Amino acid sequence: MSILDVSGGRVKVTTTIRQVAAAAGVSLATASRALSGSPAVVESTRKRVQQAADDLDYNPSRLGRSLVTGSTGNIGLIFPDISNPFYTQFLAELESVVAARDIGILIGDAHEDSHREASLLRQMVTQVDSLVLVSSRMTDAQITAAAVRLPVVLANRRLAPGSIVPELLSQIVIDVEPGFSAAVDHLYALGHRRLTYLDGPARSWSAREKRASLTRACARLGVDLSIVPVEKPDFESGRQVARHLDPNTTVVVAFNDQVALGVLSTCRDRGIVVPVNMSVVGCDDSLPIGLAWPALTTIDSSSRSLGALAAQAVLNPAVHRTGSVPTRLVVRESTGPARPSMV
Amino acid sequence: MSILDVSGGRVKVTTTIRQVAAAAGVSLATASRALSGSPAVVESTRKRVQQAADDLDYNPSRLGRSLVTGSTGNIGLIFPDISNPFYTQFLAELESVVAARDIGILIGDAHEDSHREASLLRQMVTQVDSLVLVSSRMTDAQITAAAVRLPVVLANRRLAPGSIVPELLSQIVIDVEPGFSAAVDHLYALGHRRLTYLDGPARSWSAREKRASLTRACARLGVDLSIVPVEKPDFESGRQVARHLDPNTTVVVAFNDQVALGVLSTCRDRGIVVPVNMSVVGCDDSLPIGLAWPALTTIDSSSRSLGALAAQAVLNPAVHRTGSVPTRLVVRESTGPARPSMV
DNA sequence: TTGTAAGCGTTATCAG
DNA sequence: CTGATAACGCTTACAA
Repeated sequence: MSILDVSGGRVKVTTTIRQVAAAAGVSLATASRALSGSPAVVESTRKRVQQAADDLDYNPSRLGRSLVTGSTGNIGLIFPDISNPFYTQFLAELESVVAARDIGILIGDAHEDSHREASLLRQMVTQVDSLVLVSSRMTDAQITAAAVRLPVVLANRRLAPGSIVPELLSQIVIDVEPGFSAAVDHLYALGHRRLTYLDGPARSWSAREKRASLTRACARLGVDLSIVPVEKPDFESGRQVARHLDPNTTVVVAFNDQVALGVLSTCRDRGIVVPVNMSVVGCDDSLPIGLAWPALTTIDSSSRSLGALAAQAVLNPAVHRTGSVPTRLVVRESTGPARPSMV
Repeated sequence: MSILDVSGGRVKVTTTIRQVAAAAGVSLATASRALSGSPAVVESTRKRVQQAADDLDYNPSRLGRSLVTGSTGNIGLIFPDISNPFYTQFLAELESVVAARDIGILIGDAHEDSHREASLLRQMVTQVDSLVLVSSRMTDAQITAAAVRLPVVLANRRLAPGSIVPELLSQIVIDVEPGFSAAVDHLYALGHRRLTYLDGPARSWSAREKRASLTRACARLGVDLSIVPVEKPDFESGRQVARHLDPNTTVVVAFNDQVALGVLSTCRDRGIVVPVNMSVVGCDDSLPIGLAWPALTTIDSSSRSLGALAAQAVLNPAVHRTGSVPTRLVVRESTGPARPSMV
């Protein structure tokens, strides 16, 4: 009694619970109960139904189930750029914990565009149980509106304090303050009195946070800070921007490790020796050890940890309303003392 | 007349097409037609319905729609390891083309495990229109079974020629032959007569392909080939394995660029100068230029191109039954002449 | 312990 | 052109 439906040269055989019930000689309801392990079904019939299901290679339709139960077993994940390892690692970590719970993951790449992000959100909202927005570029209002409809975990972004319903969503952030503060201390101790910051995306919350922390730390110690925008926070842009730096630059702090790597690459090309003639500090510690050469001094702000926290928030929205990943400075070989003439 | 459903402190407001219809004073059916742009509805009512939908912020449920139409608007994507840039880039490319068609993407990381892969497949099969299996570790039989149920695009893998229903699925592969052949020619011309290959995952089809191509090319020229297994095709494993190479090794060809980078890193640590004392060849060309130092001679086999082809196969399953991405050797600075004593 | 029937949100088939 | 009504596959009261 299988439904045969020829489409595109393919014979579509989908076993429904109806067929299982028929094969086992029970009603629809009993089949459903038996398969979902309800206690209100005697072992003998339960076996029989299971047998029929196995024989027919029955696979319950998530669609049908979702429609009636109101929960889909999927979560949605939206980030600004899947090519960026920061997000890939976040994703990898999140995946490994939610997949263990048999939860499906719908992903969307907003390409740094808030319109695209909103459109992805619309697409997902009817087929996921909750939504993880990573480094969202949408407005507070848009995010809040989404959070009214379904549980939202906001990662690497925090709503303005005045927001109306902060209780509705979880906010997981990286606390960049200690790391950036320590970085400036470190550079100051090495004798540096001025530094150049290669800034992140204009619309990014975390970019603003990093800039603010750095600005505070520099002000505190009287270090001269110049901020240079970078088109895209990736290796190539870092490489480009490094070519046009003020020739007197001796210290570069980068928005992330990718950009820092780009700077290292340009330095190598130009015979500028790191850390003798130039000190470089990255951020994220997203790179395997040994990839950067010389080894990169960086502000550890693991996106994996962020992913792990976000995963907890997804699984237990009631508890993990807020969380933050601490940062710390990891000193390696890309920072060195200021040359006497520069002090 | 909105359905209010308090759950977890959240007021769940979902507008259904029923409410839109009521608000516009038309029947369910008319509302559906109006919103889906059916010609069989007069402009005046059509406007009215649209207005009501906008007012109520109506967002059609993909679940309900899918159930009745039989198509979900989603595709599923399963690969062995999301941390691997090869797959990330594949994903990025695929995403950018299918997302433009407003198609959702469900991803699954099989963690190199065929059981996990099969389980992901079961989860997805009822909620996607077609499936992309990248570097699948499942058996031909399992893959074929899946292809009977729904359109499958097999990427970076090819079924054994004897397979019963090869017409049922699309197969997109990388043709490694020309690239590896050229690499051996190149090394031979530089005077090398022996080389070491750092092999990929045992269960991987593409790893077997690469090994076979290399073996053929070496046999053709009478080059001595020794094959060394690598635990995982990543930077760290490459770094490890390079530490335990035969000290006489002068040429290393790696399964992918990540492993090759690891080798470069170890060489740097040990003062082995590339390409003077050691020649290194990667595969994939997945790295931004400048990341590797010295610049890596590699076999270009772009995973982005693979993703683009897979995307076409997904969108047009009838036409793109098969496709292959050509490879070629890109000579940079990590390969050099054999030292006279070695010839 | 099992069966009947309602309904999740939508589209599609019929009549009108 | 529009409106009832029947699906789609499933779970879950409510009855038996």
